[in-house]
Amino acid sequence: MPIKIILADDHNMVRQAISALLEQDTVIEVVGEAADGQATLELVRNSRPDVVIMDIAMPDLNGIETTRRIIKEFPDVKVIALSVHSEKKFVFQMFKAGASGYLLKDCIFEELLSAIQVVIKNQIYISPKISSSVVRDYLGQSVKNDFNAFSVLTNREREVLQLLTEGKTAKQIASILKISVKTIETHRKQIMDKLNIRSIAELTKYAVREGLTSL
Amino acid sequence: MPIKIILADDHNMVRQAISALLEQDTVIEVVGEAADGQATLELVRNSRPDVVIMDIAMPDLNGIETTRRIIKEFPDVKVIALSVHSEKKFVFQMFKAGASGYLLKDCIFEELLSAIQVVIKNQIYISPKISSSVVRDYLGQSVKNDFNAFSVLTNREREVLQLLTEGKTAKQIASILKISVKTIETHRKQIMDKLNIRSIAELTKYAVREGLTSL
DNA sequence: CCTCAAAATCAGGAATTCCCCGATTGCAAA
DNA sequence: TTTGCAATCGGGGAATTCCTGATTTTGAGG
Repeated sequence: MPIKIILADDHNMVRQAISALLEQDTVIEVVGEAADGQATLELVRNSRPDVVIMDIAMPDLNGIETTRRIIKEFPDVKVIALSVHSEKKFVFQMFKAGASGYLLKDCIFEELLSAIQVVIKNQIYISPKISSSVVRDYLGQSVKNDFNAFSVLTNREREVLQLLTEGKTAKQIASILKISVKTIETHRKQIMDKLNIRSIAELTKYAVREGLTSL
Repeated sequence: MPIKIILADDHNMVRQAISALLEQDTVIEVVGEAADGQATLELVRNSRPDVVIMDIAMPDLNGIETTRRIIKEFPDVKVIALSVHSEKKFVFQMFKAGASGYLLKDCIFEELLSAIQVVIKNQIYISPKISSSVVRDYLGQSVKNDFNAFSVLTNREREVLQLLTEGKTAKQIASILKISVKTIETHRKQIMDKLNIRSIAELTKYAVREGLTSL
């Protein structure tokens, strides 16, 4: 029985190339690809993969939030983060969201194959390139004192923040999330109050710094 | 005689995956890979490729500068930019540096094969995903201008843009500049029209990229 | 000095958002 | 059970933005 894999990455060519390489491995079957968080969720619901390989930076719903939701619905699905970011913030949040592995796009491809083999055995895979910093943080002071988007904001608020900083209006977001404009406005106000920010401009800068959106 | 290709991209896995896909094409031979600009230059000197596929974001020496140097030394080498950026600034600078093609990582892989075929015939390849904006800019603004905030926008517009992206409201800006709120609104609209941007969020990202404001 | 185009200024009115209030539901921890 | 938090929604007035204009200022070239 082959290992069923879903690839989530917003860059078509990268996805296609990695997919092609993965399929050269006879025990691996790529059952789906997605370019954003929502599409990934749908795919997971439909194809029930063993492993999801997930980029962190994606439009609409980022990789961390998407992982959180996948794990909530399907705790047995293994998520491997594949990112360009080595900052502890991302690593930490990704594992907290329920990921089973984390490696950098800078790694060699064979490492991805190793990671897949590791996670389907219910083990955790951390790329050597980042494990050192993870351990350093683990030994050092805890991450709980940091005041960032992932600790002060709720899931829904982060989601709304990401869409806001992608240039969407409250109306558009309401339509995307299929809830009332009023709710979005409440979230927006709540976000600004929590962060003590009063403009979309500064909110955008904040989101960029926190990696919730990209330039 | 196969087409000799060099791949330059700072992400190992992406490089490896695209390389593997390229090699499936029988007329293509990947003769080298590099993770930064200097290494790319060395590789070009040693292996004299027909085509270099170049990511823009690379450590040490970015793709634009690397392209400039390659073309200076070897005017016959074709450089195809492969980037995540669709902004005109990068497209323009890349072609100015001597590139023969430009496509996005968001494109499908087959487009890369097409681009290679096109550039070895001494023609220029522009991905459809960006050609529209290139043409619009070409028809719009005059040729003397580079594609950046300092040429497209007037002094006053740049001033307003900076204040906007620092989180100031139109009202506050009007008060600072001692002119009518209506005038600021007109400037804001003019700025957005020129840049083809429709939200403060994206405007802020633009200003950060252009160095008009900082995170 | 005159002209012309671009830059900078401003307004009216409609559409939308912002802002300050309050309210309900569900859920989980205390 | 009570408390608290997350998520949802609404009213209604103030404020801002959006769209479509127009006028004045300025600077370069004939």
